[in-house]
Amino acid sequence: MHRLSQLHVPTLRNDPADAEAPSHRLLVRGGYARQVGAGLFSFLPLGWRVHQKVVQIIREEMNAIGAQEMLAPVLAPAELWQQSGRYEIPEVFRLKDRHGRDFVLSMTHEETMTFHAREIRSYRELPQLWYHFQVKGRDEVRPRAGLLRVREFVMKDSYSFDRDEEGLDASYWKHAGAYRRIFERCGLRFYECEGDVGLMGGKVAHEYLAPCPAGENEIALCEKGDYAANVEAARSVPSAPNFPERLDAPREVETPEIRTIEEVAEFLSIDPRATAKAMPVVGPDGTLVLGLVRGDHRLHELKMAAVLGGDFRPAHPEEIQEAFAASGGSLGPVGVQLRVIADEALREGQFVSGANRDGFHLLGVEAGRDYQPEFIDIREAIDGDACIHCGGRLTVEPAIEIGNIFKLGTRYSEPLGAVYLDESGKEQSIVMGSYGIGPGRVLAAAIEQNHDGNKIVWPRSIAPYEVEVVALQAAGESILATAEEIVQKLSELGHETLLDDREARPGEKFADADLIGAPARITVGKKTLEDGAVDLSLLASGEQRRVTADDAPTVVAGLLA
RNA sequence: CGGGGCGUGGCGCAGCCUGGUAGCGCGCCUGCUUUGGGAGCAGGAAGUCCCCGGUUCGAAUCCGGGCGCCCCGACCA
Repeated sequence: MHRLSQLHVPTLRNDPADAEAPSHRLLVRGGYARQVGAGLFSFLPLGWRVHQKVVQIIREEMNAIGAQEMLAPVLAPAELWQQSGRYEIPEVFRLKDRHGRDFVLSMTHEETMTFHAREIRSYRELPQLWYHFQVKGRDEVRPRAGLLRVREFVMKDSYSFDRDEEGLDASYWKHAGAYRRIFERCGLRFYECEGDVGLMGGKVAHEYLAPCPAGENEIALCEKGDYAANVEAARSVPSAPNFPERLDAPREVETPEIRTIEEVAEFLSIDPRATAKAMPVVGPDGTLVLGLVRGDHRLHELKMAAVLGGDFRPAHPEEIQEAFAASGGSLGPVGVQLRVIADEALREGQFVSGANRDGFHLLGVEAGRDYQPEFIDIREAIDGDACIHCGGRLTVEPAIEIGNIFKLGTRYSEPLGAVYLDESGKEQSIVMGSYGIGPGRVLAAAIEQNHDGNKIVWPRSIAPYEVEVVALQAAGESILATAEEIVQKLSELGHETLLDDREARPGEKFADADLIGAPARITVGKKTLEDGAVDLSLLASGEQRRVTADDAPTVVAGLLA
């Protein structure tokens, strides 16, 4: 019997000073987790119970698609990472042993799993699907928001090994199905989005994003529910501007001390969407390029970098002055001798832009007529855009990435030499996929999505306990005895139940019960026990009910069924 | 890496400007009284004031350097 009086559940009356995200605050206050250093957390017993529940759900669904659980070490010889070419990634923790040999604290396990895949000899042994739950280390630039971005965390990572693309495709979509079931079972609101392949290398990727205010990704969602994408990859139709009257040629107007789009729009009484924003940048080859997006849009850095063939930076004021003979707030595309990359949204219509003369703007600037740009999609999707499928309104919400799936192809098998012999005896590289889930993020996202002030409302599937029995006046023997009986019966009925048998005041017990967040609560106290009754409450619905102490276990079991 | 904030019993904070032997609330321990949403009284334990150096008769307080943590930005499996 789990008695709160004997468990290490250090709840706090106050919010910790260093926590802002709700999940961080509540995990610390509720005695689930403690911070050991920046981005380093211990799961205390209560938190580990939740973590293990998430892990078990993942395990069941992975096994259901035929994956085999194993365990690879956290440390890896640097050599493996040098072979794959990932040794130089800045996020990699590197270390040496006493002999001076170099090691890596694995941030994922592609290298190590591919190392094992080298023992595969024949097409007859394929496909294979391996996974483990293992600690990952990442030297993050900036850990933040409690468990949402940490430097060390447990990940379920699985790796598929197939003969060819077709096999990979099958393994990939098996994972997608398993992932949907996992996150549904964990009670999360989530979206499966096309993702960026990033540092992992590879071709196709989906990421699973759970909307929550503390998230660090942004997700574009269609109100009709038929489109969801990371803004990094989102496609959308911009809203239509209200254009002013058409002009036969650009007209210069004086705009003293007017720099920002908001100021321009207000000063000229025009729709901000009918303005163009000039963003001079310096590309990877050192040349100055003018990016041009609509006034209400934002330049998409990844898209722009793709166009320019590498990282770029905003031009310095001196560079701007030299190229435009004007300063930052007064720039435009007309008459400049630079490569001009204009967003697709500027193709049709006449826009207000800077005049390349401080204090002046141009009305009625028209692409094709007044300047000759390259049209490329270089903007971010924003709130109010329209869905490319149905035209429905898109909103942009913050979200946290809780899992992802990647088609790696031969990104790792080739450099590491994981090959098999096909039917004709020919050597082929194994075709791989990798698939990750962070149980800690799942747990944190569940809180982010299901909390209420000082309460955690756990989805039933991952709550640390299903039922908490609160024994008020625990010193009273009959009360405690009744509570223990109820706990005993609930356990026999197969429900994990926590007994609060501490000698504490009722207020404290209720407050802690709110933090522990068991879906069902039974309060045993003098007031009702005189009538042989106890109070039941369900956290999610707020439903309250008074039943006899004898009936309580079966009634609760019925409600939980 | 840039900007901002913070570091004082377990937790939350005051004290610092204007140097003088460390304080409040909560928690903790003991006793009594209490007990349906964080009790009352009495007694008690507990602090290298982040670290190092300097100034000074004297430093939590002033000066220099360092470290740590949080937030924003940059960056990002």
